[in-house]
Amino acid sequence: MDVKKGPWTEEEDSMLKAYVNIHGEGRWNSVARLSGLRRTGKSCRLRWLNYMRPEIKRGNISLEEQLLILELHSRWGNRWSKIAQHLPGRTDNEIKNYWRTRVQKQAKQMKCDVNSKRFKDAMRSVWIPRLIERIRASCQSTTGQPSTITGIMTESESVQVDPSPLPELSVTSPDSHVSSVLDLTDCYKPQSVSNYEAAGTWGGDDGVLEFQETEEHSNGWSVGGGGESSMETMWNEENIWFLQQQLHDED
DNA sequence: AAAATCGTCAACCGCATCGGC
DNA sequence: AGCCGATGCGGTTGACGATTT
Repeated sequence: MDVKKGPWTEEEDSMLKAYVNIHGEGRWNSVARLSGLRRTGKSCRLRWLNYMRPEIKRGNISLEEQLLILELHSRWGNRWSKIAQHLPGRTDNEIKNYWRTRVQKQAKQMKCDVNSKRFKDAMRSVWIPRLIERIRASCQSTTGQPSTITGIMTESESVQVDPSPLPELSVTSPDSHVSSVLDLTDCYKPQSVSNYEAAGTWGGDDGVLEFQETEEHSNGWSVGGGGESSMETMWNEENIWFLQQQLHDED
């Protein structure tokens, strides 16, 4: 039998759905053989798991989910299916694609490897704290109450989102539709992480960290927007420590 | 307006693992 | 113990729409 490849048609989807509704998941080679689909068992399984399961969420990976992905990846590496188990409705494929298209892109733009210490440092000291901050901001804006970020522990040197004890790690937000992807390189210039940590500011329409290189500080970064204002927060070790304390107090 | 480039994501492939025989 | 088919996993590819030149 010639096997069909490529994108699934609506007709194939409905055939697969009808078969699984009657016979249940599993025995994918039988599905392929008996449903009338000219697909391999593998292809049927993949289509069902990544696309047709009723609980599947699609698109708009929320800030909370981004935070989880970053942290779980730092703990487990490319164990996509394991990471996906902690993100209900998300597939390993979707998480893997998120990592490749968003996170690896950042590393590439920073001209370093995604597994390098430099990138991990930047992620820990900038990206994750900023995610936490934005989650907190979105919670407060919708509820007027401080957000509750459970399961987040702190460590001495840096902001560290610790998912233990899993699977309780969750960031409770009443509204997780906010899903714009944070861009590490919006504010990162490939000098050094320490420069970055020392001189970042909140600014821009989206609260994007902004950095500007100045002639006077050619080996560092000055406060963006022409100077520091009371609304701008220096994103340095002190603030990271402050955020740690805040989060710790909320536990 | 057309071509080139980029970003996203569904789907495929190869390998590993598991369980039945 | 070894074989074999089924399933799971992670890496990679390619189509396609969006954006830039």
